[in-house]
Parts: sequence; C-alpha cells; structure tokens
Amino acid sequence: MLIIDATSSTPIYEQIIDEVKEGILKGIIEPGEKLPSVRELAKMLTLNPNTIQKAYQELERQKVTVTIRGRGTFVSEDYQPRKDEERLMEVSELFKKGIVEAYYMGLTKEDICNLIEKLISELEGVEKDD
Amino acid sequence: MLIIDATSSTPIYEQIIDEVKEGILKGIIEPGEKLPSVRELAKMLTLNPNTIQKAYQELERQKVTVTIRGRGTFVSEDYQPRKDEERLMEVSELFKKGIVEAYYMGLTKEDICNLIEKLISELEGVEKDD
Amino acid sequence: MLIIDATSSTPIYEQIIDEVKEGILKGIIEPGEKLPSVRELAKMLTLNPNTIQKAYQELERQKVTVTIRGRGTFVSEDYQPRKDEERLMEVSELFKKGIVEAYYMGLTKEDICNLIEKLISELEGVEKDD
Amino acid sequence: MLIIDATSSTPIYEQIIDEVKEGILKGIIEPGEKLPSVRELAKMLTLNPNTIQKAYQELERQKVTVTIRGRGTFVSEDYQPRKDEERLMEVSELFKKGIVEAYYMGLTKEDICNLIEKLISELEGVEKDD
DNA sequence: GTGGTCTAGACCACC
DNA sequence: GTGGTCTAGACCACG
Repeated sequence: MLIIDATSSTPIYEQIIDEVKEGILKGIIEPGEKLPSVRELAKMLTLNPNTIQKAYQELERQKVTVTIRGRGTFVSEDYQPRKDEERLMEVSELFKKGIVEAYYMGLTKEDICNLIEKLISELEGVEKDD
Repeated sequence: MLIIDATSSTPIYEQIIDEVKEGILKGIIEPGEKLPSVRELAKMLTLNPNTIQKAYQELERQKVTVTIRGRGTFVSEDYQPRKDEERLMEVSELFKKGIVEAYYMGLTKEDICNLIEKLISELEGVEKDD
Repeated sequence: MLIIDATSSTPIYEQIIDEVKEGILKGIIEPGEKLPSVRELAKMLTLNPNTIQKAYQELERQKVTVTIRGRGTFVSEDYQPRKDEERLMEVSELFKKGIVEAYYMGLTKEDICNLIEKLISELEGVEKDD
Repeated sequence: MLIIDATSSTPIYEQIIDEVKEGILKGIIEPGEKLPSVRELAKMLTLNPNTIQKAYQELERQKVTVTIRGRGTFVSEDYQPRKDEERLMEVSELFKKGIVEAYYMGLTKEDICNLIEKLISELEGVEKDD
C-alpha cells in the first residue's frame, strides 16, 4: 500500500511515518490492525530493515502505534490527541509556508481554501469497509 | 528584520528565503527595494556569507529577486506567478502533511479552516505604506 | 491479581516477577502460599506458558519461591535477605536514574523524598489479614 | 569523561544519554557547552558513530541539547522542566522497583532514605568551577 | 568540519 | 516469529 519516492528530499523513514498516519486517518489502516513486520515491509519496499525500524519507532513514540514484544506493531486503538502549543506552532509554520508558496504561484485566498477543502475531503471521504 | 533560529531543523538559507518571501507578501519589503548585500546581511545575522549567498541565489532562481551586477539584489517589480503542476503538488503535500498533523492533534476541520484563515489574514492584513 | 501490560517495554516475564515480589511485600501473597501453576496462570493472563515459566524460574533463582516437584510453586517461608554489593549497586543505579529523571522534570529534592515516602507507605500500608 | 559498560544490559546509547544528563546535573557539563562531535565521541569510546548519533538525537528530542547545523551539539541553556503525568508514573515505577528490590535485600525504610539522600547529594554536591 | 540518512548484515531478548 | 541494538562503511546537505 505504501508508496515510497526514493528521489524525494524527505527521508524515506519520514515518508513511511506520513503514509501510515495518513492511511489511518483515511481508514485504510484500522485501529488495532497489525502493521507488516519490520523485515516484511523492508522486503516489500526493498529497503533496509533499519529504515523501517526507525519509522516504526517514531510512530510508537508518537503513540500512533504500540508494539507488543514478539507479536509485532499495531495501530493504537485509543489514540488520545492532545493539543500542544509547540506542535501547533509547527503545524502553523507548515501551513504558513504553504500559503506563502501558494500566493507566489498566483493562487488567491479562495483557491487556497478550496485546495484545503479538497485535501480534507480526500482524507475524510474514504469510508471503512468492515 | 529577519529572525533566524540556528537550532531549527529547517536550514538557515531556507529560513532566509521564507522570511524574505513572507516579508514581500506582507508588504514589509517592497517591489524594487534593495536587499542588504550578502556581506552586510551576513554581518547583521552573524552568519557565514556562503549561507546568505545560497539564499539569494535561490531567491533569484525563483525570480523573486533580480541581481544587478555591482548594484546589488532587488525585489522583482514584475513577478509573474506561474501555476506549475509540480509546484502545486509540492504545496499540496505541504498542506496535506499539515492537515494530517492537525487531525492528530485533535483539531477539527473547522479548527483547521480557522487557522488557515488566521494565517492568511496575517499575511494580507499588513498594508503597504507607500 | 496480576496486571500485565503487553505494550510496556519491560518484558512480561519481568512484570510478573515484579508483581509477585510486590504482592509478597504488601502481604497480598503470603509466605507458604501456592502460586498458580504455570499453565493456569498462562491461561488466566492469556500468555505463552514459556513466559510464565521464565518468570517462575527467575523467582526461584532469587529464592523468592521454592518449587516442589509435583506440588507446585510456593512463596518461600524463610526468605533470608542478603546484602549483596553487586545488587546494591544495581538498586543504586535504579534510584540514581530515577533521581536524574525527577530533576529533569523539575522535581525538587523534597518532592523526590515525598514521592519515595509515599511509595514506601503504599508497600507497607497494606496489612496482612491472617 | 563518559564511562561505558559494554557488558551492561542497558543499551550503550542509553548509557550515553544517562551519563550526559547526569553530567549536566552534576555541573561537569555546563549549559551552552559543546558536546564532542558524533565522530569524535565514537572514536573516543571506540563505538560506531550510529550509536552516538542515536543517543544525541534522543537527547535533543528531550530538549536536553540543541544541535546547530554544521556546528555541533550543545547543552541547552534554557531547559524548561515540565511535569508530565506520564513521565511521573515512569519515574514512580523506577523508584518502586528499586524499593521492592531494596526490601528484598533486607534494607529498612531508613536505609533506603539514607541511600536516596546520598545519591542526591552526589548529584548536587559537585560545584561548578568557573 | 558538522549532523542526518541509508545500506548491509549481524546478534540478541522476548514471546 | 517479533522488535531492538550494534557495527561497518557510505553518501549527503549544511555552514
């Protein structure tokens, strides 16, 4: 399911983190579901297990997943979002950067809002099958 | 005017680019205005001139500024926005990442839209003095 | 009685050891009392019998329990504490690590002492019923 | 300055983290001070740079250090302790484990308190020279 | 020079 | 089987 762009400037392990988080929001990966094992995913993506490991560890640190010794890595069932002033700043910076770039491309405020709407609906629109 | 965070993970040269572009949008820096010379800015920010150089080169590549030999670097007067499919993808990725993170912080769709609105108005709210 | 957190980074077999030892100190489990059989406990906690086995073996190695062939595992009636220089070092390391972390959380020396007092009284406060 | 025990069950990278944090509390390493570079320390301790890297990244994640691109890793000057319910639990667990072990060694409540006092004074007792 | 990422391949503890 | 740690050595971006 995961698509990795080896040529991207964003590190591979970060792409994995992002895709997993996105997949969960979209409902493609469900809470409680088991992620592929480190070695398995490494083989699937023809990457080094260490790279997957790094991604999985960060996902666990963010409480997106939990790992059960000897069993594997699972999507958290009870993710508790918490608003953190610092993280809010980071997200704001991300958005600000995007907005500035958008303006430089000639997009209007309306264009930007439409784009955001579209992106949000892409995340929410996918319904779970089970 | 420029505020640089040496400890940030975004490279310093990129911070400079971002701040200049943001300053222009806000009207703090005006079209035709001369930017400080590389050496000057390097001294002001106590940074390596190479770093400033890299930022200025990138700004020029993006046609945000023009450099006139022997005179200095100036903000373009006739910036022509171009919708570039590739850049649009990049911006979308930026926003998508922000949205995913926002959701993981517990923000609702409405929260996100409000945040975007706020950020846009911060950029537009500052009126030019001339 | 035993509460196991499969997602914890401390191995399950170690959690069992810790809980048994704590239970004995608290008087919840009494000297001479029979512990559940390996299979029984494995079923109760839905764990692999090997895991329980490992915990029981370690408890016996530490002389906290004794195993009687064909009868089961029992809490030692005559546990003889021995001050062991090496173990004292280990415990000191444990405390030191805790103290360092506590300081990094902004706790004062007094806070730490209060916390220790509280934890000790939690162990001692539970009186035996027999 | 750092002493690593390769035979210990605590991972090397964690030992490094612990020793750095302890060194800072003791005043052996001062705020603003530069830590040895990844490669340098790797050579000093005859360890793989990756191992040091992991330790340094975790230290930065905990805000104990900051890294300045191209310059190195420095001890934070403005560490802001924050009490976190979860971390408090972890520290409590650490202490509880230590207390249980101490009891099993025959230490009395008084012994434990004295030990704690001693460990705290070891951290605080070392005064800075500058 | 610095830290950051990645590969290749190994060994370990745990379940 | 699982994840976790570590070594060896490489390449890259940044300042």
